[in-house]
Amino acid sequence: MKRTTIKDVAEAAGVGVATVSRVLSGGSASPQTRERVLAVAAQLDYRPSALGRNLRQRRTGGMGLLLPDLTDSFYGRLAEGVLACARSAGEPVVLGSTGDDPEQEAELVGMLLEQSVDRVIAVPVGDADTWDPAIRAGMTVVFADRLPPAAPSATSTSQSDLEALDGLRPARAAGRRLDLPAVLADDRSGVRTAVQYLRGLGHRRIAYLGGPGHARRVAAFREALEPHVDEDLIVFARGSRDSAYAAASGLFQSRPDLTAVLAGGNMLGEAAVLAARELDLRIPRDVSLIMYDDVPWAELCSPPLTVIAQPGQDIGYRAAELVLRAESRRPRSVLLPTELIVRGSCGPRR
Amino acid sequence: MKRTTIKDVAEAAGVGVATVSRVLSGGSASPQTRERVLAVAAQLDYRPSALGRNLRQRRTGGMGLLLPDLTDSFYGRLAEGVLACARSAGEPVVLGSTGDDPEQEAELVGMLLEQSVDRVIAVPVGDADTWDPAIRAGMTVVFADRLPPAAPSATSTSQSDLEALDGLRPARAAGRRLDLPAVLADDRSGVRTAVQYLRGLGHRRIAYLGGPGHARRVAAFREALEPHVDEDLIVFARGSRDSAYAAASGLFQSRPDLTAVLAGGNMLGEAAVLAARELDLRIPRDVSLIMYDDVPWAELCSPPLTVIAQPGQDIGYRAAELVLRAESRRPRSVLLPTELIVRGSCGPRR
DNA sequence: GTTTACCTTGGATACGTTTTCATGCATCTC
DNA sequence: GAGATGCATGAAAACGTATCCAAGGTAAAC
Repeated sequence: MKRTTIKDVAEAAGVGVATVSRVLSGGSASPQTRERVLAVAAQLDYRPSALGRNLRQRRTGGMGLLLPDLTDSFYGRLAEGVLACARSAGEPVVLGSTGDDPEQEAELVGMLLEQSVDRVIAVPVGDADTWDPAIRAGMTVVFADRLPPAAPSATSTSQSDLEALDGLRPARAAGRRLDLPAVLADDRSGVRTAVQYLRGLGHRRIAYLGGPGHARRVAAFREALEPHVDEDLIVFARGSRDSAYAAASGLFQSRPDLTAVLAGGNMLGEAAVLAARELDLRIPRDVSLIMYDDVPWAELCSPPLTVIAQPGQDIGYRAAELVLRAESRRPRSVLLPTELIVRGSCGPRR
Repeated sequence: MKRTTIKDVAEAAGVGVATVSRVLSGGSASPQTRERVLAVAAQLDYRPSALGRNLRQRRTGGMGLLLPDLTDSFYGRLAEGVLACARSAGEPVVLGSTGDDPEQEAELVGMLLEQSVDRVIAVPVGDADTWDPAIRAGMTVVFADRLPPAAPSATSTSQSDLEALDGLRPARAAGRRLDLPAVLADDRSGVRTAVQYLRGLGHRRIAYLGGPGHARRVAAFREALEPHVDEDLIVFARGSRDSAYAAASGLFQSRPDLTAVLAGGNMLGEAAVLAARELDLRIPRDVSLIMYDDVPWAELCSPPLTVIAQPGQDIGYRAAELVLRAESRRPRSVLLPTELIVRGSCGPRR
């Protein structure tokens, strides 16, 4: 069974293919031909093939979406936001999961390049250097939730970290400036609020339990704690659940004197609760916990978890908007507000 | 900046484009030409354009993935499984979220058709009738997690429901047989085990809290309860969290005599816990709860939730395998085992 | 030594669309 | 009325690839 092509429509309507194409893409045509073409197209149930169009225009429509892990419900929400925007624009979304691994990310970018998908929204893992080839190839990239870390060859990491903090000077690679648009949660404000809340409860030895891509949050954490930053209380896990658990458990064991933890993601929060339970640390009596990201189960946990809520779906939606409108407007970065939701996982310092 | 094409490679290597194409697609070629072509291709950093290939072959590579809701971590796991398989095959995945809405599903199928994506793995919402056009258009469809309900015009719904129970006679539409492959969890066994466990604890009035696409689970539930099925204890929610909460709350209020609930999904379980708490019903003292799907937070909940675990990731992976191998082998349906994980949310009947 | 068979190779074609360009016709301007 | 302006229209040329086919060459078979 052959697919009906634009040629079939043209023949059936007694016009040339060019006319059909024009009518269907909103070009100019006389009212009567337009009507006839539309009628015939509808009757033949004609759907233009994206293949032909893509080849002609040398670009695939739609956008790529690169996420670290769909198991993490925050990224699930982000994805739903992107999909919602894409759907209303009628554009397809090709999805890739990087597992927070720069190599896989690079591979996926390569795949998108091969597919001529020239619009990407990504939660980046790799260096600014990693992303440079994509940009040079003409991709429109919008980062979400994070910025790519400065390239390792950068002269002053802390410098660019601090600059990145405001979210408007996104990414500087060694010398070369990327300056790509991004949609981020306001980590500076979020972390500051959380830390101030904990300090108000009397906590002094506050730990940060972080994951990949938490450079901005950690910088904000340091800033909020100035000048009493205890580097040993800043701990990192890799992307996986196991690694998160190991990091949390290790933290509690190596520093039994800590009284509060800020977990930089919901998997990390989960790990902290689990590790604390395993070590017979009571929340919030022995240790207070604030978790990044408000997930539905935070309320079901016992005690219910105090969280920093981020608008995951909005982040996705806005990012998709940016990447779609990039042709017309030059996109500017967006900073979305966070909110501290106080539940029951923080108490006064013992 | 122009993209390097196969023509450039051919010229640089001093051969015809056909030869380059053959070398790169694994066709036959003499060792020396093969080597030269590969060297030149590597040096020019040539990547074949998927656009040209797709148009020529009149099909887009990769596969479509249609899920109800990425916010639900079960579907997140399923997606990760699909992505893992797709990645190892080097194939792109285009994602769509149906929101458990048949209309959106149909729209997304249309989009895939337009993109000439001829392989789809779907958690279906729409009728068998909905899927018929896709099949007729030559799509290779593999269902995951669910089967499409029988078309409304079917003469005997219960008949096809029962047949569908074994998971090997997937889908029957009115008269026309779909008979599409699917990867499913063994709901019959899962539900039976759960119900027997609850009955063993003395429960008699057991409710089922269901969602869209739970036909098979409900059928299994009825079967396990035979002959004492109380239809009022079978309640359905739509896909959303709000709807799940409303259904759970309504169930508890309308039937205060029930002593156990089987929640057919993790959002439904969440809703049940929340609703019970709101109504001052203690779990498991006042009401026992078994939740479908083992999510990480089930352990964090208080009490920890007894669950029926499904291998979400495996389901996705196997489905992707099936849809990719469909060309060579005619795919057969797969039934994966479930496991009852006993934690603390079930107690003896009061 | 001749025929046969096989392997390698490159030219040409087709995939379905958009877009450029030239043509024809009608309307407007002076 | 002659020229200019505008619009609708269709033929044709890309876009980058895979594949068909014919041609050439080499090795095997007799």
